[in-house]
This record gives sequence, structure tokens and C-alpha cells, in this order.
Amino acid sequence: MPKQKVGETFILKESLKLFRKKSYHNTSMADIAEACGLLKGSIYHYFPGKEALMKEVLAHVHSLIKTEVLSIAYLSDQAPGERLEAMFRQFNKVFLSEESGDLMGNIGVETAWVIPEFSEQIRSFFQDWMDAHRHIYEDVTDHEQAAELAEQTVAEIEGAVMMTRIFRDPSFLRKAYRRIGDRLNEIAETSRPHRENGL
Amino acid sequence: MPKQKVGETFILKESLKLFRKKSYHNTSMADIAEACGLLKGSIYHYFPGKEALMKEVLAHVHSLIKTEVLSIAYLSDQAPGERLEAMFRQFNKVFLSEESGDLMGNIGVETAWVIPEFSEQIRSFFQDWMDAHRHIYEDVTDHEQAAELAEQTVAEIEGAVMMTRIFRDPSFLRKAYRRIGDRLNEIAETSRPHRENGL
Amino acid sequence: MPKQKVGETFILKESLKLFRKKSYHNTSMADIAEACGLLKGSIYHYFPGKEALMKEVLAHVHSLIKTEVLSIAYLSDQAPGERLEAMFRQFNKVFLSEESGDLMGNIGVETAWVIPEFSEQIRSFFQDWMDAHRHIYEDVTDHEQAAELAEQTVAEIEGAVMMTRIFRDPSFLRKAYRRIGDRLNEIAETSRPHRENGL
Amino acid sequence: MPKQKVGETFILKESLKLFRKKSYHNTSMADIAEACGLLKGSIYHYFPGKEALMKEVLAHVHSLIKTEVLSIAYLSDQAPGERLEAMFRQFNKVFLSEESGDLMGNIGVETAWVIPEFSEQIRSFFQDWMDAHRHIYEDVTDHEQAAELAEQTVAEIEGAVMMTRIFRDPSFLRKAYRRIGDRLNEIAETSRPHRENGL
DNA sequence: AATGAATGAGAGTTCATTCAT
DNA sequence: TATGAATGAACTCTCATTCAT
Repeated sequence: MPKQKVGETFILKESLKLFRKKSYHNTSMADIAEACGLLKGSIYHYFPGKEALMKEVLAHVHSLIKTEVLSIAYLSDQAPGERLEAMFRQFNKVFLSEESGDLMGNIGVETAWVIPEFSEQIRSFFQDWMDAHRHIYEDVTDHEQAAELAEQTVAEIEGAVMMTRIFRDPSFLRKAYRRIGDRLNEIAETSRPHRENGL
Repeated sequence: MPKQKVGETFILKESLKLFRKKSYHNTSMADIAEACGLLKGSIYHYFPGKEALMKEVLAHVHSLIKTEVLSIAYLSDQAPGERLEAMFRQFNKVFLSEESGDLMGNIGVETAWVIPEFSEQIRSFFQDWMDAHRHIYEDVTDHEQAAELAEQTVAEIEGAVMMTRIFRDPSFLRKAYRRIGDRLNEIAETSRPHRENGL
Repeated sequence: MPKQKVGETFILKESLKLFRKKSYHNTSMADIAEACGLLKGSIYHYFPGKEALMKEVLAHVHSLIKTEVLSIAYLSDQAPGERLEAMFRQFNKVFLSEESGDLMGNIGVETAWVIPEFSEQIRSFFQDWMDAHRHIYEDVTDHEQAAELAEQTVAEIEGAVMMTRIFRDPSFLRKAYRRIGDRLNEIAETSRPHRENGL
Repeated sequence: MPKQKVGETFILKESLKLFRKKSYHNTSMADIAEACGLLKGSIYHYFPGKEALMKEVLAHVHSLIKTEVLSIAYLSDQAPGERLEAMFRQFNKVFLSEESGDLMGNIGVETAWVIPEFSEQIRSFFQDWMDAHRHIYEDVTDHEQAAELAEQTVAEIEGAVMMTRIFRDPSFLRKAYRRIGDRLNEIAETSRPHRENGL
């Protein structure tokens, strides 16, 4: 009878893997428990239910992305293009790795409509994501255009992630990165002075 | 006791509404039956099971979009920009209406990974969609760039649809259409002669 | 694979037996299903859940007692004492038989506090029961005293039923019947004229 | 992290409150632990299990009632009617207070049938209760009638307690007390000499 | 073509209990 | 003495599916 401590974070991470691989509805509490080496009832020591577990998973991913990826956008000692590239690199590592996956996009579509309590978390995630990109664009263009470019960027990435999944072909995402990088450079060359003067 | 004459197509349409509204996993056979004025067991006279029903729903949507939306791309008597706009109008009507919804994107993400039998249908849908846009772009630019622009267009729309859902704000999609239209016009003005001369 | 029809009433009756024998909380849906020769899920074809089933059981018992027992109180062609005796005879048959048991008293105490939705049903049952006895007493005394005597009668019977259960000794209830009968006779002899003149 | 010194009696009292408020089956060990400022597992240092805990609760209530209420019946320096009234006053304080509640009647019905180990305790409680009332009645009437009057008294009180609960109306119990007191007085006046002469 | 009773597997959840620390 | 992680069995309920009628 192994009674080794498992811990909340471990369950969170295992759940994340499973939700990402099999979606929320196709992952049972028994699946999660098994992945953790527990019985299904034991999960309830850590989380009051499946929805609550999911909410904490979403919060965990959100905060992970914020600190590991989105923070890069605010590093004022790097050029906009460099920051963008660094974000993409980190994004690939964190967001698409086994550890986290494109949870937000998937679950957003799968559950946000059905389980409204998830919506807010997901909305706030996308808002932070757009804000980060907007911050970069504001170095090279005006507020209004920056906002729209951020919107476009996030939509394009999410769409590309979806297509990468559907076609099982990473090139969709890779090309999206390249397009977005090129766009930033073009704008940077055209519209000279914005915030970059201070750098 | 509702005992109306139903028919396969009717069930298909009612299922589509429900899948779109509540997602595949949250729609039960009982829900579908009730919407059709039937009892659970009766659905099985028309379709051998839930997955089979879903596959036919996907096929139905695919063919609907093809004839109602994508065909517009191949109308050679209209200018590229006009065709694009017409497609968006139709797309909104057919793809996002109550009758069909953004089934492909949603279900693509929700189930393609889990139920591989849906993947092919969804892949083929996205392929046709990209082909249609590529056909338009080929009127104003070369093959290679047209392919990439088509890819970008579809990704951007899908991403915008997702964000429109998440934020419950149709402006995401509206702005995506505008950006895509503007992009086509820019390209059309820059690179003069391609296929349009023959028209 | 026996697929014989079972029917709502059959489930109701089997549930009643079990609830009476083992109490509400100690009776599982699986117990009920087994008693009916069904699998636990099958009960849900007839009743949406355990509470709903219980509510219908209570309603069934209530109506049974009303028609089989309490109606006797209103038979104007019999003397009060005869009606009372007849009620006790029927009460023993219906209320304490295997088929129904002292469900109201038991469940009243067990669940009325915890599941408020049962309370109303149980309250209304006791009200009808008191009303019936009051009607008899009004033949031999004034309204006010009749009401109190009815209250006393029902309390005494319920208490006696409880003690009969606890001591597994039917004499508690038998003696209560005798006391109540004697009391009615005493009052009838003392206070001459009330409603009996018309008979 | 509440880590107060608890002790067996404290747990007993907290359990009593909960069993009374929510019944035996609706009170979980976790509820009891929480009420005691302990964790589930810690209860098992004091009691080997839920049933054992309940048995000690019943024993505790029994002995409490015996010393605080039933003992009054045997105070030979007070008139029967005074003793009865004093018992009712104490009964209300102890038996129906937050501290103990009508545990015996509730649990008697709820569990005596199902968990036979409780039956004996409950039976012995009711026996002591009847004995106390019989002792009072023996001051004013013969043995046989005293026994029956005691039986009636306890049944009437228990029935009234039940109805008070069901209707959430304390007047049922109040009126039962009054009736029982009046009955004692009537008998005391009618049948002169019994035991009271020696006092 | 339609019914609807019944299945059977599995879902999420609860809970009394155990035990290493 | 107290913890709290873990168990394991039982619970209510859901649902895709089958099939005699």
C-alpha cells in the first residue's frame, strides 16, 4: 500500500496533460487519478470536484504563460522584433509542450459556452495575451493600430494552432510566426518614431 | 405524443443545431430525439449511432458550405474583392447561423483529437476552404503567395470566430473580414497582372 | 434477458416496502432496482431521481390512507364509535401492513427536517388524519374540544406506533386504540346532543 | 489550524448537537470532526467508529435524562402534580434543547430497526421513562392503571414531539403537557388514598 | 417507422475508515 | 494526541444502445 504524498501541484500537472490530450469531457476523474497513482475518490482530498480542478488548471496555465511568456513583451531593453521572437520560442516551449498544451483554445471552444464559470478565466487569459502583443506594437505604431494588430496576431496564432492540430502539421504555426514577425518589421520600418527613441 | 414524419435530413438539421449550441459531448441522443419529436430509440432507425450521426452532420455542413459559400470563389465573372466579400456575407449566413454554427472549428478542436474518424472530414473541409481562398488570391498573385495567403486567411477567420465566441463580441470577426479584404485590395493594386487580364 | 414490463406502480410498491423496512437513507436505488428485478439505471425511466420517487411514494400512501381509512370517518350512517373502530381495523391493515408501513411517521422524523420537500406532503397527511378524527368527535362534542381530541388521538397513535416498533410489541398500539375508543364512549355518554340527533 | 484540547465528552456533545439537527445518517464524521475543530481521522482516537460513537451518545443522553429529568419523579417530598410539572419543565430544557434534542425518538425510528445495536439502548431509555411516570401515577392509583397511564403518557409526549417537529409548532407539545397534567389531577381527586397518605 | 422498457458500463461524488508520520 | 493522505466501497445518476412489440 503505497501512501506516498502526491500533492496538489502534481495532480494539477497530470490533469493538464490529460485535459490537453483528451479534452475536458473525455477525461474522467478515474483517468486523472490513475495518472497520479491514486484512486478516483482520493482526488477529492485536493479538489472539491472536477470543475474546480479544471478551474485551477486554467488558472495555473494562465499564470504560467504570464510569467514565462507574456512577461517578455515588457522587457524594455530588447527590440520589439527580438521580444516577439523570444515570445514565440517560449510560447512553443510552454504552451504547446506536453506540460501545458493549447489548453485555452481547446477548452475555450469546448467548454466556455457550456460551463460559463470557465469563460471568465479564458477571457482574461486572451485579454492578457492581446495586451502583451499590443504593448510591443505600441513601440512602433499608435495605440489604435497596435490594438488591432494585437487582436490580429492572437487570432492568427490561435487559428494556426488549430490548423496545426487538425492537419498534424507544425508548419501552419511556424508560418504564422514568420508572417507576424515580418509584419512587425514592416511596420517598424515604415512608421519611424514611437517609443523606440528611448532605447 | 409527437409522432410527426421526420426523415433523415430533419434529424441531421436538428442535431446540427444542438451540436453547435451545446457541443458534441454535451448533446445526448435524448436531446436530439426530443428536438425531433422522437424517442431515443427511434434515432437508431436512421443512424447506427451517435458517431455516425455526427459524421453525417459534418458531411452535410461540408457540402452545404461548399455549394453555398466556397462556390462563390470560383465565379469567374466577379472581381476578387467582390467574391471575397460575397463569401464573407454567405459565410456569416450559413456558417454562423443557427442552422449550422461554427461546427467545424468547435468540433475540430473538441473531437478531432479524440475521435479520429472525424478528423478526416474536418481536414478535408479546411482544405476546401483554403483552396477556395487560394483560388481568389491566384487572380492577383503567384501560386506560392496565394497558398500562404489562403492559409493565413483561414487561420485568421477561425481565430476570430473563436475570439468572437469567447468574448461574445462579433466585432472580432467583423474586423478580421475587413483586414482580409484590405489585404486583398493592397495586393491587387501592387501586383498588376495575373489571371484577371483574361476576364 | 427478461424484458418484462414492470410499471410505475410496481416500483412504487416495492420502494414503499423497502423504505418502510430499511428507512429512506438505508435504501439505495440499487436495492429498489433489485427488488423490482431491474438494474439500477432502469428506475430512472420511471422516476427522475430518488427524491422524486420518494415523493410519489408518500403521495401514494397518503391517497391510499385517505380512501381506505380516513373516508370511514365521514360515513354518516354509522355511530361514532363504530366508525372509530372500523378506522383502527383498516389502519392496521393498510398502514402497518407489509405494503405500506408507518411510512409517514418514520419518514417524517427521518427526513422532514432534512429534505424540506417531503415536509409538506407529510404535514398534509397528518392534517387530513386529524381532520378525520375531528369529524368524528364533532358528533359528540363541540368544535374546540373535538379539535384537541383529534390532536391527542393522532399523537397517541403515532407515539404508540413508535413504541410498538421499539419494543417490538404490538400491545402498545392495541392499548392505545382501546383507550381512544373508551374516551370517545365516555364523552358520548356525558355530552348528549351534538350532531347525532340527525341520525 | 484549530488544535484545541478536545476530550471525549466534548466530541460527544458536539455529535449530539449534530445528530439531533441533521439525523444520524445525514451527519458525517467529517461534520463531527469539523464541529470539534479536528480532522476526520482524529475522531478515531476517541471512538472506534461512527456506530460506537452513536452508542455512547445515546448512553450519554440516557444518563443525562435519568439524572436531570427522571429523578424528579422519585422526589417523595413533592406532590405528584408538582413533580410532573417539574419533569416537563426539565424535559423541555434537557430533551429538546440544543444540547440533546429529541434524539431518542428520532433515532429510535430512524435507526433502531436498521442498526439493532441501538435498539437496546433506546428501549431501555423508554422503559426508564415509563417507569418514572408510573412511579408518579402509583401515588394516586393502583399498579395496573399506573402502568397503562405511564405508557399513555410517554406515547402521547412522543407523538406530540413528532407533530411539533412536523408542523414546526410547539403548541402540540404544550397542549400534551396540559392534558397529561389535567389527567393526573382528575385521577388524584377521584381516587383518594394510595401512597400519598404516608407522606 | 416508431416505441419505450431495459441494459450495462461508467460517470462524478461521498464517506467511514486506516495508518504512517 | 493529532494529522491528513489515501483507500475502497457504495452511492446517485447519465447515456448510448438494444430489441420485442
